[in-house]
Amino acid sequence: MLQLSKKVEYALIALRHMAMNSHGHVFTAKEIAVKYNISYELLAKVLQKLTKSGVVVSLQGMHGGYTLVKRPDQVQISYIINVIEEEKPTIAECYAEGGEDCSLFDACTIRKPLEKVQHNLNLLFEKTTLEQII
Amino acid sequence: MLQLSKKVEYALIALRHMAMNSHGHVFTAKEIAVKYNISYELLAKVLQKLTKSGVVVSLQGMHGGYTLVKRPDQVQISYIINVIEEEKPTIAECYAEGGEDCSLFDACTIRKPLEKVQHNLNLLFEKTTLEQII
DNA sequence: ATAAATACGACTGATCCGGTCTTATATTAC
DNA sequence: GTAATATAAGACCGGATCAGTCGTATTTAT
Repeated sequence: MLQLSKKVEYALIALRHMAMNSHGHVFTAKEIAVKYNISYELLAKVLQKLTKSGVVVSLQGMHGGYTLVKRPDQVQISYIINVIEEEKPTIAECYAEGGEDCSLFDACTIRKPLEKVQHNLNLLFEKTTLEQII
Repeated sequence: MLQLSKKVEYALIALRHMAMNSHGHVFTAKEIAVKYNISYELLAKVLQKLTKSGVVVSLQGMHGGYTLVKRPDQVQISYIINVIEEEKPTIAECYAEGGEDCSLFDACTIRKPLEKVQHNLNLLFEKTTLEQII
């Protein structure tokens, strides 16, 4: 209930791992997976998404891997979630992309008042950056 | 992602409905279900949980139904979630009951720092009461 | 050429969740 | 005392989601 997905957790763990160590260092998906006892394949996919979104940069081939290229204080948790889930974190369908087709939409009486809660949740995830979890 | 369940939404809609109208009035599950286009059986189960937890009182038999018996400003959203889901709203397994057996638990490096986010989420749902959604 | 790494899509098994159905019980109206 | 109307509660089902796996292609250093 209300929980972040494993993928997001793995992203945060991996990014934290990179942020902890010297900038410019290259980490392989495998070494991170082993270190934290995580499914290698799943972590790899997560890192690929982070690559596409520009949070890390990947080097292919032997001696390849991933490097963090953003300052930890510039990486918001909300952004990570957005990248991995491909949608914003919302407390109800109606606040998401295309939320108008929630079955309740027309009769819904709590959408307006809960907007404030959604807004505060947004703020919470926006103000929390990678730096805070180092 | 991070969304409240339909059951919680239905609870909030129903409770709001009751809170809007005069105190002491008895509402049937059916009339609420019809009014908001909600599955009657599901709503009924939700109301039964709210009855067990003392938020509403039920009257069985003909002319029966449910009555709100708590002041709207005394009913926290966090409490409703807790009652309906039978667990606290958490952003990760480790913050829930028996969270120690998350597969990541020992190697997890983000539990401690994310505690603050979890705490803020708790505050958010605690400070939001039924009154705010009327 | 080979080894080691990322890239990416397809597949699977388990779990969860919204919704339904059925039966029992309580209360009122007649 | 029977019928009608309500709550109470448990079992069941189908679809969706998700964590995790597998297979294959591609890139690059040695």
